[in-house]
Amino acid sequence: MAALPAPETSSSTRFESVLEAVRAAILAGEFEPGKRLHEIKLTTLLGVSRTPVRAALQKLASEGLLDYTPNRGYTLREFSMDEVISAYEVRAVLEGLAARLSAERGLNVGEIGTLQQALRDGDDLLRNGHITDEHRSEYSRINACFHVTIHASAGSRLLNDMVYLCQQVPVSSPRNVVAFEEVDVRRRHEDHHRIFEAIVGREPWRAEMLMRDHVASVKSSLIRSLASPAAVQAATKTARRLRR
Amino acid sequence: MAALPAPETSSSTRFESVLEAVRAAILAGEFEPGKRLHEIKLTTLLGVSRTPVRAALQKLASEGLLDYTPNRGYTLREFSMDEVISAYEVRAVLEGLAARLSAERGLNVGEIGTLQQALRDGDDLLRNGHITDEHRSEYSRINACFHVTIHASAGSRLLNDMVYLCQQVPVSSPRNVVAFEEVDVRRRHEDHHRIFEAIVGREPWRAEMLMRDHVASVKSSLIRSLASPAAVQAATKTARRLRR
DNA sequence: GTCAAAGATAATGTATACATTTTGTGCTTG
DNA sequence: CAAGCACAAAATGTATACATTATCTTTGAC
Repeated sequence: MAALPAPETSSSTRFESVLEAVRAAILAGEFEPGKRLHEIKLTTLLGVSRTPVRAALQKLASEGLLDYTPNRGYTLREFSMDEVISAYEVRAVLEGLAARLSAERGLNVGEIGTLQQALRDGDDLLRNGHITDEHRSEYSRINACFHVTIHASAGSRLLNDMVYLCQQVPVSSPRNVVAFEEVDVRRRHEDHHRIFEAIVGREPWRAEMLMRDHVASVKSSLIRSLASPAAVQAATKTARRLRR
Repeated sequence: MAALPAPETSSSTRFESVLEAVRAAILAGEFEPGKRLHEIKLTTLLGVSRTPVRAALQKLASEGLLDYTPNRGYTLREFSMDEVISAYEVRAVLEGLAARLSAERGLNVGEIGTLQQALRDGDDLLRNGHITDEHRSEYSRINACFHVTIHASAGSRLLNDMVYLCQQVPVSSPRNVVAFEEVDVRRRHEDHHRIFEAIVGREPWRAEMLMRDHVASVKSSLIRSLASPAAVQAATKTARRLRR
């Protein structure tokens, strides 16, 4: 097993450093699914005592990355493709609910501004004919901003936490980057415009259905790309997690 | 603050005993919302060291009952009525999704048998004219069995975990038992029949809508009973949590 | 009298020793 | 040779001492 990065990043407590280090190691594939993560091995790897290691493992278990059995420690969960797909199903209904609640409550001026800015930024980015990898990366940021703002405007912490949990589900496939065709990006950006319109127009049901289908379309892309491996782009180490 | 029950219940590790003891104390209202839960006070109350106490507090925080801030410990969350209501919204869409996935996958013979038994037991219970408190308690068990079976048949652990999280949201109101009129119980049992029919008949969309409305109706009951306090039954210490 | 800074107090963060449980190894036994 | 028991090794569970951080109190200056 390769040495883990030093935990002294920028966090205040060792627990947080260890948490991020172990999480990164898991997502980087440093551990085998189903295998145990021994506390002592991690302490020697990270140069800290068992106390923060135990806390970090417990947190990762609560996020769903590890399984815990009393007196037997933690094992790395393995995620089947079914579980990854159903994570998108869950996320679709949750984000749909967030859009509905947001439309019911109404957006405040700050949220409207943020969403409009995200829409404008996306428009500018997609104005040019061809989109490069930098464009994709930038759009990913814009996209996240758009969705996070809607989650927050729903006003439910439970809902926020659950969307976060969905995003913690790793993709088990070795080539785990969904192939985003340019046409897909453009279509999803159009979705954003309509979703914003529905929320601002206080149309809860329409907002929910649009958002649900918007998120579910990523699931469809995932299934399509897995069915035809030729369409799968080369996976990079830096993009291990699916964005919508 | 009253003394907590002794932790030596029947669990193997002290961590689990402490977890249940503190959880019970929280739900019994032994702590004030927004106030800190000091580790040392809990150690003296429970007669264990800080190690299992810390682990239990961390778990409770991951379940959403406590807030954690580094170097500042844990505080008891307070749940507004809005949060309680949106917890039911979340649960409605999640259980709706579970019913849809169940209808898509199809039930196995064991699941069909369990559900049919739950439906028959409910029929028998509601055959008599008037229902007593024991009937309500027994129906609660039957109801839980029905729902749990459907969650399991959906085949998504993430979904299961999230429904569990919804159920962990405590009700902040001092009178926290929803008034279940007899007519409500009968209507919900009828819902169960139709939901079962939709799942067995492999009608995913219908199953989802029926289940969603079924769970959402509890939210409506909650709002109704809060709007007219006269309709709120006397709350008992033994029924601190809302059942659907 | 109010505010601020410094010290005292108390809480959480961490390391480590010890207890308990699991797990692996090798021996015995049928 | 296989099965099972006993012991040994290692891992997790727990307690506790110490380190670090937050909080409270007191003291001083303005």
